[in-house]
Amino acid sequence: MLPSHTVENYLKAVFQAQTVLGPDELVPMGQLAAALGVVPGTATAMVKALAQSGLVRYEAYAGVRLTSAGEKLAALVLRRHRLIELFLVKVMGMSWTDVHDEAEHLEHAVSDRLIDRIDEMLGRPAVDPHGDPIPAPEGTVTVPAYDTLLTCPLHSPMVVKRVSDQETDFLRFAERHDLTPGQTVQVEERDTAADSVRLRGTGEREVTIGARAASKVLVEAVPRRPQS
Amino acid sequence: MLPSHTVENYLKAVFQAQTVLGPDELVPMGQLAAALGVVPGTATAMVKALAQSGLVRYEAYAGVRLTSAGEKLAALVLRRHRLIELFLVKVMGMSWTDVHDEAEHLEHAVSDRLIDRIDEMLGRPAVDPHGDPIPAPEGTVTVPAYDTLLTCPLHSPMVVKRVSDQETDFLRFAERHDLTPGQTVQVEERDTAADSVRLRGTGEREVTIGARAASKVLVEAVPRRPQS
DNA sequence: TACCAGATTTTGACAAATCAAAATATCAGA
DNA sequence: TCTGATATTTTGATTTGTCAAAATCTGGTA
Repeated sequence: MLPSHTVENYLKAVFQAQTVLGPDELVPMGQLAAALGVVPGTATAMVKALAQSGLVRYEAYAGVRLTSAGEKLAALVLRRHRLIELFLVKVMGMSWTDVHDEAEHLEHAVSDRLIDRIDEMLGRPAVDPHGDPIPAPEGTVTVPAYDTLLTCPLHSPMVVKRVSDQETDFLRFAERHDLTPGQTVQVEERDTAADSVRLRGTGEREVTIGARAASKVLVEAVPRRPQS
Repeated sequence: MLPSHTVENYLKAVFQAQTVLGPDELVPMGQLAAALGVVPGTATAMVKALAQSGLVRYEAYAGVRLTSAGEKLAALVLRRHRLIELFLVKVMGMSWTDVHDEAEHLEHAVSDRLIDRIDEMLGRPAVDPHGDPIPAPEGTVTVPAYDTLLTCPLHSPMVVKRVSDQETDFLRFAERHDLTPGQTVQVEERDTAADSVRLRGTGEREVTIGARAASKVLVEAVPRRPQS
C-alpha cells in the first residue's frame, strides 16, 4: 500500500516541475521522463498507474498534474529530503554542495519517527541548506516569492535567500562567488545582449555571471534595520 | 553491478546463519528462506544467481556458504547496520530496543562516505548497542568468544557483553531485567528439568528466566581490578 | 532393500519497472 | 486544409524478485 521508491520519485518530480511551470500547467510527459532519466514511454506507463491510484490527473497528449493526495505525498517526500540535507550539513558536518545525492537515497529509507527526531533536533527549521522551504508534516508548503539576481533592483544590497539548483557543480560555483544563503550581493549591471549580470559581493569582489545562473539565485532586499 | 538491496539481505542472512552454525557448515535452504521471509523456492533461485556471481558456493540439496568475496560484502552490510544502530542510540537518542528495524532500511541507503563520518563521529567503535561486533571497513570481524548465562560459572559476578537477539520484545525484556551490555549479573542456580536459570542482578533483584533466553545473553567474568 | 516423511528443486505465472522501436497524435506553417 | 516536425502513446520484450504447487531428492527406518 505504501508507495514504492519509484512512485515517490515520480510524485516528487511532478511536484517540482509543477512549481516551476505554475499551478495550472500540466507537466508534459517528455519533461517528466527527462527529469527522471527514463524514456518517455516508461513515464506514460507509470503515470497511468499513478492516475489509477488517484495520485495524479493525467490527460493523454497533454500532461500530468498531482491530485491533492499526490501533492501531499510529494510534499512529504520533499520534507524528508530537505530535513535530511539540513541534518547532514548541521549535524554530520557535510558540505551543502554534496548532500543532495545522499539525501536522494535516504529520503526513501527513513521512518516518520526518525524524521520527526531530526526535525526536533534541528529546531523545526523552515528551510534546508539551499534555502528551499521544508514542507510541514501535514504536507503543506509555503514558498516565499523572492526576486532573482535577474529581476531585483540594481545597486541595492540584497541578501541571498535561496539557490535553486541541486547540481554539485553549480553549488560549488555559487560558493566560490559568495552566493550562498545569507550572503549579501548587489547587482551592478545587467547586459541583455551579453546575457550577463555583473555583481559586487562580499569584500567588494566583482563577478560577472550568466543570466541562466543569475536566475537561480533568489534574493531579498536587505532590511533597513538589520537586527529588528 | 553493485548488489541490490535483496542481494545484500541474502548475503547478510547467510553470513549470520553461518556464524551460528559454525564455519564449516552449509546453511540449509529452508533456514535461509525462513530468515528472509520467502518461500524455499525463491531462496533456491536467488542463491543460484548469487553462485553465478561468485558470492556464494551452492551445493544442491546440501546448502549454501559464502565465498570470501561474499563474506566481505556481507560484513560490510553488517558494518553499516551496526554503525547505524549505534548512531541512532548515541546521537539520535533512540532506544536500543527500537533501532534494529530503522537500521534495516538505512543500511541499504547510506554511502560509504557517510558511514565513515558516522564511524569517525562515534570514535571508531568496536561494538553496537547490543554488543554485536562492528566489522572493519576491510570486511573483517573478530567475534570474542563469550560465555552465556547457560554456560558461565555459578555464583560468580559476570558482566553482560552482548545480547544476541534483534527482537524489540526480547530486548525490552532484557532491559526490564537489567540484562543490557555493561550490567552485572550472577547466576544463582540452573534447573535443567525446569529449563530455567535463576539470576541475581543489579540491586539484589532476583529473576528466573528460561534457558532459551539465558543462552542469548553473553557474559564475561568481572575482572579482579575493574579499572585496569 | 524398500519406503516414507520432510526438505529441496523445478516449473509456470505474476507484478513492477524498464527499454526499443513502431504507431499515432498534435500543432504550426504553407 | 494539408503536411511535416515533434511529442506522445503503444506494443512487445526484458530483468528482478517473488509465489504456488508439482516433482524430486535425501536420509532414516522397518
